[in-house]
Amino acid sequence: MTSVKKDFETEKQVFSEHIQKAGLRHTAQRDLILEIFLRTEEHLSSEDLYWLVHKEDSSVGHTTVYRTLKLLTDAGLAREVRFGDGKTYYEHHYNHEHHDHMICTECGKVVEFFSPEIEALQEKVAAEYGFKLTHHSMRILGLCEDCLTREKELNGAASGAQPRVRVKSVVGI
Amino acid sequence: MTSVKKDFETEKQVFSEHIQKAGLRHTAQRDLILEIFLRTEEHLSSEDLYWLVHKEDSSVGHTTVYRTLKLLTDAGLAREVRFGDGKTYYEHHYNHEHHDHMICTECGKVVEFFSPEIEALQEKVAAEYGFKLTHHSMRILGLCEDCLTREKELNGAASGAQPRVRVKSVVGI
DNA sequence: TTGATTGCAAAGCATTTGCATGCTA
DNA sequence: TAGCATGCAAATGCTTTGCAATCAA
Repeated sequence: MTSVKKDFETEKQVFSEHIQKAGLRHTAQRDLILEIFLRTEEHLSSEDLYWLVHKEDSSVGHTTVYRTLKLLTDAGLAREVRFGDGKTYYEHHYNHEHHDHMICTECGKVVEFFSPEIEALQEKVAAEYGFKLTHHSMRILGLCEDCLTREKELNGAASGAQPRVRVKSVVGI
Repeated sequence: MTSVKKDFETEKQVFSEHIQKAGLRHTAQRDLILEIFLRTEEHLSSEDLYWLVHKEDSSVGHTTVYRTLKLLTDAGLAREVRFGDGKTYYEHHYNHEHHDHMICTECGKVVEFFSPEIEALQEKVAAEYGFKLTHHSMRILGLCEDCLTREKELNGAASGAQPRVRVKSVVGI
C-alpha cells in the first residue's frame, strides 16, 4: 500500500493468518499459487491457473491448484464466479469492491459493474419476502459494442467466433 | 383459457407448431413428457421429470426426457434455470412473466419475483457500457423467513438440514 | 419407404476424492 | 515425529452423444 509496486504484502498476510488460524501449513506451492493468482487480473479457472503455475514450476499438480483456490476462497482472498460455460472461475476478492458482471455472449468479454441503486432494490425485494439477503448474483448477458458493430457489418453472415456462453432461454447459468 | 380446468391446449398447440415448422415428428413420448411437465408447477430437473414420467410409462428413457426438455426450450415452452447445485432445472416459460429468483440457501425454497425498477436499471447499466442486453440472470440468495426463525431458535446449534445450495463467496452459481 | 426418434450404453468434462509419499512445524 | 500437504490416478455427477432398432409421416 505504501509503494507503487504491488508486492501484495497485505494479501499474503491475510493468507498467513488464515493458515495459522486453521492449523494449516505454509508450503512453497501455496505461496507460488497465491503469488501468481494475485499477479493475474483476469478471471481464472483452476485449469488456467494451473498452466500459469506450471510455467514457473512444472512439479505443481492440478489438485494442489484446485485445493489452494478453495483455500484462498475460504481466506477471503478469492471469489468463485461462474459465467455459464460450465467452468468455475476465480477473481480477486480481498479489498475489492462488490460488483456484478456483464458478459458478452459473442466474444466472452466480461465487464464488472456496480450499481448502488440495484443493490438497494435487491435489499428491498428481499425484505418484502421476509428474506435475509446474504449474497446475490446478477449477470447481464448481451452483445458488447465491438461485437454489435461486427455483427452489423457482417449483417447476418455466420461469424467464425465461437461464443463462450451459449444462451437461449437460460437463467442462472 | 376458456375453462377453469387446465388442459394446456394453447401450449400443446405451440408445441405442435414448433414440431411442424422444424420438420420433426409427433410421438407418444413427447406428448406424455409435455403433459407431465405442464402439470407440474415446480422447477424440475431432467432427472426429476424422468421419474414422474417413469411412473406413468416406465418404457420412456432418460435420454428422451432430456432431449424433449431441450425441445420444449427451443419451442419457448420451457426455460432452463440453475440454482447452484450443479443441476439444470426447467420451469414453465410460455405465457409466463419474466421473473428472477430468490433462493433460500438453507432449505432450497425458491421464490419468484419481478421488479420493474431493477429491470429498468439493468437496461440503463447495459446502455452505459454500450452493451445490447439480451438476457440477464439475477439471483438473490439468503435465508427465508422460516429458516431464519428456525436458526434463531436453535441459536447456533448445527441444523440437520442439508443445504441445497452451498454458498460462500460464490457468484453466478 | 425415408428419415426422425428412441433408449441403451458409453463418452465427455469439470470437479472431487483416496491414498501412498513427501514435507512443515 | 506427527500429521498436514501433495500429486497421481481414479471416482463422481451431470450432461451429451453414437448407434442400432423402432416408428411416424
